[in-house]
Amino acid sequence: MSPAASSRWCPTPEQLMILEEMYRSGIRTPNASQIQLITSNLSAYGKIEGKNVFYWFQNHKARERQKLRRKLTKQLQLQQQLYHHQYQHQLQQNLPNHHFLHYFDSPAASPAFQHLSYYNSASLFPQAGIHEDAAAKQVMNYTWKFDIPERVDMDKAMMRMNGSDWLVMVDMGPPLSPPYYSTTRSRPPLKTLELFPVTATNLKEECNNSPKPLSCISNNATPANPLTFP
Amino acid sequence: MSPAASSRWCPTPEQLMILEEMYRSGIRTPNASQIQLITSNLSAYGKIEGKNVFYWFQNHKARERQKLRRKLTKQLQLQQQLYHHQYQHQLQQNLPNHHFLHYFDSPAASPAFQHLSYYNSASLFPQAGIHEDAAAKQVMNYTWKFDIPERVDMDKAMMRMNGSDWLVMVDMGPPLSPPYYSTTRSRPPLKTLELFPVTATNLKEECNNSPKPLSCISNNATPANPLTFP
DNA sequence: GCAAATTAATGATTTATTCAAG
DNA sequence: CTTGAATAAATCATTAATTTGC
Repeated sequence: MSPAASSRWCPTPEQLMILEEMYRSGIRTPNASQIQLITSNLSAYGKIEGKNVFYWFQNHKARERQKLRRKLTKQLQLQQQLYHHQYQHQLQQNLPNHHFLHYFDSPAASPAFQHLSYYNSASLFPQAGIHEDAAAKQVMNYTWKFDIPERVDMDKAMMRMNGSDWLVMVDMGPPLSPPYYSTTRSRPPLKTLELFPVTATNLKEECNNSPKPLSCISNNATPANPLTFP
Repeated sequence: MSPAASSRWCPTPEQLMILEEMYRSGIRTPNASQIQLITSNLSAYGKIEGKNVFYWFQNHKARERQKLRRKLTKQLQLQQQLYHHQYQHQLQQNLPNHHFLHYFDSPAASPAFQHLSYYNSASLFPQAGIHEDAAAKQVMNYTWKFDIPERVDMDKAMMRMNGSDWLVMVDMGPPLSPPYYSTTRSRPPLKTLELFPVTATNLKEECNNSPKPLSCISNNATPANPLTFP
């Protein structure tokens, strides 16, 4: 029988690697054309669809942001602990509170990020090689297929819309002869695609324990899933 | 010159009427095929695309829900006012507090909805003629075009997916000869489509003023948008 | 070792927010 | 102010890791 065709896409290591490489290179929200390209390239390494690529970037972006947020709030907590400790110390010794932030490795980790506004907190994290640019809002149309209306950010490779019609044709190649370039298609060898400014890394972390900064450090050291109901 | 092709869809009255009719008839989240059908039918009354239909239902559903929520919370507030007034009164007169809810016109308007849980608040509002059924979760795939994977809820009218390919072709007709049935296409005459169970009306209203129920009654009697910042 | 039971990751959907045209 | 469009957040759901008892 067929391998029951897993109900969801399971990226191959190569696919994953390439996707992550692209992400690292700055791609965050590929537009329809880009998704097409990426998909067709990745299809050399296994079954894949445009929506998989779309979702992957969506999820990856969101979860990276999430990780960052968590890290930040944790740092904030530590910081505040430190601060308070140091403060106490200073109270006792009357020392100036210079540079007590050297612990942190990121320029973003500053006490100023107490209440990160939901939006418009752009370019907070000038991480090496990644240009987070809030201005270029890269309005694209995932949601509605390759019905690219007028804005075409990329060289409109691979297809053209004509008028009010939709016509989308993506040949993924047969699921059988998958790996390592079927060489039959005109398939540009994935030159990292075009880089482009991406939307900003907006931050907002909910401190699950308490809004009060210091009491935020909980004592549940176990990484247990908080959502499981026995 | 061309009429600059308005950057967004502007539904004609007929289109709007039909859409609202469909909504009233219970359609909430039409699947790809249904969207196709609806679109192609509505295109008889003016320029329209699938995404317009999609967005319209999306937005309309959300905003109806929103209206309901607002109405509900307002009723809750009134209720609590009433309750407290009555309560005071009862304290003074020692009366039993029977049926003080007759004011409200909806079975949903009961004090039990103090803290509507985010999810699973299904079938709270058996509004006449509309079947809100949480169970039928109508998992569909808007987001990714007419790339209907396997679940086909409707008679797969109008097109067929084959294998791993996408092939979507929607002829909207040239923008010039639009209205009133071009008769060239096989276009079923819109027999209200198939009705189907839709996702539940989930409720969650943020009381912008305060989480405390009673202090929630603001003095802005105007139905102004609570999100506008002057 | 291994298979059921848990837990963690992450693909896929749905809902809420936000932007901005008109 | 209304609402079409777009994006982000929250959630659901399935798969992979991992643990646990045998």
